[in-house]
Amino acid sequence: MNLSPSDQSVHNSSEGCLEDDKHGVLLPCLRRNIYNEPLSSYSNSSIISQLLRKSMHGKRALDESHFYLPNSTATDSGQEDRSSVSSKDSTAEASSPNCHISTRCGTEGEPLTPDHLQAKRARVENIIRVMAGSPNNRAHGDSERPDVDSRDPRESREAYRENKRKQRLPQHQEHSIGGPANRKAQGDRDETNTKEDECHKLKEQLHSMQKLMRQLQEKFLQVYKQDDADLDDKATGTTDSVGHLELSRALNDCVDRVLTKVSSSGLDVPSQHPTKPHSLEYYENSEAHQDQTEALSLVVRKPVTTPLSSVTSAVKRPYPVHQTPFHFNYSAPLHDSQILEHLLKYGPHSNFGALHCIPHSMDGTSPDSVDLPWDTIALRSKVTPGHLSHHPRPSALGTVTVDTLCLPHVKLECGEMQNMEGLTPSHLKKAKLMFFYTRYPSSNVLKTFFPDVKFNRCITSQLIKWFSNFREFYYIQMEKFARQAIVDGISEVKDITVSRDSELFRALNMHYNKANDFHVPDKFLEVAEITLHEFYKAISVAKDSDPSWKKAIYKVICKLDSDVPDEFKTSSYL
DNA sequence: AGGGCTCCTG
DNA sequence: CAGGAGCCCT
Repeated sequence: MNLSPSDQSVHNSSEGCLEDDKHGVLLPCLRRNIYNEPLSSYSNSSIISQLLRKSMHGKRALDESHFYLPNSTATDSGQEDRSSVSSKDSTAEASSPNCHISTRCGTEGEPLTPDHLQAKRARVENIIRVMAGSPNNRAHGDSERPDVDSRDPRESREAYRENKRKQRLPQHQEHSIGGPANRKAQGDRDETNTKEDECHKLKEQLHSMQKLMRQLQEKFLQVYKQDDADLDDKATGTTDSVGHLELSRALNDCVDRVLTKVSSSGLDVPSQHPTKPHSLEYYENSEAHQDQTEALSLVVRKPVTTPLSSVTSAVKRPYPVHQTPFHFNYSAPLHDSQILEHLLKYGPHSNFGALHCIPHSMDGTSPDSVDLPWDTIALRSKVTPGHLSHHPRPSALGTVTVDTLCLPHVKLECGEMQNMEGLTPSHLKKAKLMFFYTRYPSSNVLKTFFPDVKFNRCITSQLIKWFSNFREFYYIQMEKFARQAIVDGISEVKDITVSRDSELFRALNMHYNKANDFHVPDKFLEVAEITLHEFYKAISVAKDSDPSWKKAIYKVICKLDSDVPDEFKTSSYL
């Protein structure tokens, strides 16, 4: 059915709050949900009490179920509603005595439109507000839960603050609790005891959840405040944002379920679209409106195992702050209160078993993710595909592991070690001179002869790479001169020698001893001559047709290493 | 899986 | 000389 003007008014005002949220005023909206107006403003019994009364005294007239919530009540406005109430004017609303519980126009079966969501949210907010705040709550048989309304001073201050704030903000929580079910209650005068029991149970459940929700809200606010303090701490923000979302989601789900139960039980919760707290609605709307729910689930950002493509996409993700997308998959069985209690007990990051939180971005607080906390972005070019390929892409249900966050650090470490306390040009020169003695130094030899180097995998690899490069040049020269000898018509291996006057030696010396300030050991000349012979012989018999023909030569040469003089062990050798 | 090596490329 | 790919070995 069409919405009456007042409906639209209410809904629009609700959207106004969402708009606020979208501009970062999420917290005020949230606070208003929980702490809302002065509780004393609700002079009537709680909605639950009304519902129960109605259930127990089903024979009464429909008027009995009308509510008058002086300060903040508005009507969900059905056809019979009075003229629209300016939701922006809380004073007008507060003074309006015409806030009847009205029939909710044909909500059943209607698609879940944003308007419906707004209305739904408003209704739940109203319920929660009344339940949480009304001093009459206790007067209506809540004495068995004396702790329900116990609040600490801080909460009172918040409530006061929010009340002040609310006076300046549009009102959108004013919704009746009536609706189709209300009318049904009017016609259905034969309520059974079973239904009463159910009502009682629901009532208790709602009260219990109200308490839990209040605690959750407190936690939420605490975390939120911490966020403000740690705004620069991306990692912390990240974690807390997820926590926010988890809490909100759990809250949202619980409210949904309870209200659904209430609604389906025939009680006068008007809509089948249970209202949700603003914060929750905000997140949901954000997801829906941006059509990114699915895509986000694939962009789980965690461990240093994140593929480059994943990181890239995360960087481009246009999430506004506090809009961290995530999926909160909880399968049915868990009781609503259990979820809430679990959240309270173990925190939002605990494992629910059936409850999975799937953050879509590593640092939720920085949706752009352009400013990835760790040096991921800056070092991306240093992250080799090979490394990344070894890291499995996080699955939809997977969580980002710490590993993912570490790979860049490893690379960073390499770079830093190299530039700072790592290998220096002096080390390179020393390594070259060592090559005159050993072509295949072991890692232990390297560590022994570079005592001033703080070894790690990177340093070791780099040193090994150096000697690999030395060998490469060495063998290239050998092959070149061997071929030259063949071209020159040298037929006998014995005719090939390597002396300090040889072209080959000069080339090698120029490469490893450029300054020529080091006396190359004779042994090196011998090894060089042997190597040249090996190449000459191999090429002479056309062994070079075999792709791996050099391997045999390498095998011979590697055995010709000699000990490096102890003088090389001192770091001040050069 | 990781280290070490060769080979290729820049 | 470094980076990367690919191979082999352990």
